[in-house]
Amino acid sequence: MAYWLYKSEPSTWSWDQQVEAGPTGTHWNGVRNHVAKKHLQTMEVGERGFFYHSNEGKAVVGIVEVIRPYYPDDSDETGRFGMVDLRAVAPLGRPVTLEAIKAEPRLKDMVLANNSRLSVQPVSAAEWAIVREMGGL
DNA sequence: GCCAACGTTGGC
DNA sequence: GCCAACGTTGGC
Repeated sequence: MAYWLYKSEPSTWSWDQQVEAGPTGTHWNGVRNHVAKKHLQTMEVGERGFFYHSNEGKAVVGIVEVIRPYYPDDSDETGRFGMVDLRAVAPLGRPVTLEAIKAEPRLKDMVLANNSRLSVQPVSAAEWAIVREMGGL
């Protein structure tokens, strides 16, 4: 069971919109990066991930779950990239900011702290537990 | 708004 | 297939 982190600018797609999409969820499209694509292809239904607001907020705000595995992204006319479907599971009790993550020594190897530009990132089981706890869950 | 980091593109 | 130029992302 792997854990993930999905980055989104709130002005493009926010946690509130993800929640409004309800249990049937939405497709997570628009990924145009091969490393992120590889992660999407690895995902299995039921795996959970953090929802992170970049730029504005800069914090992990909620937890999402994969409800449909990798399939082609019809917004990609080259046909090279795909997407998964996600649904909102639960908000964090309080947002965990990038600042707090960087200040936590146990999270120094977290991808977010080192390569913040990658839009879909793997999260280790240890990191998952720490960030959840910091978020009051 | 700036700029560093990174990915992609295209000329050779 | 290399690498310079360019565009984008996202933290600050």
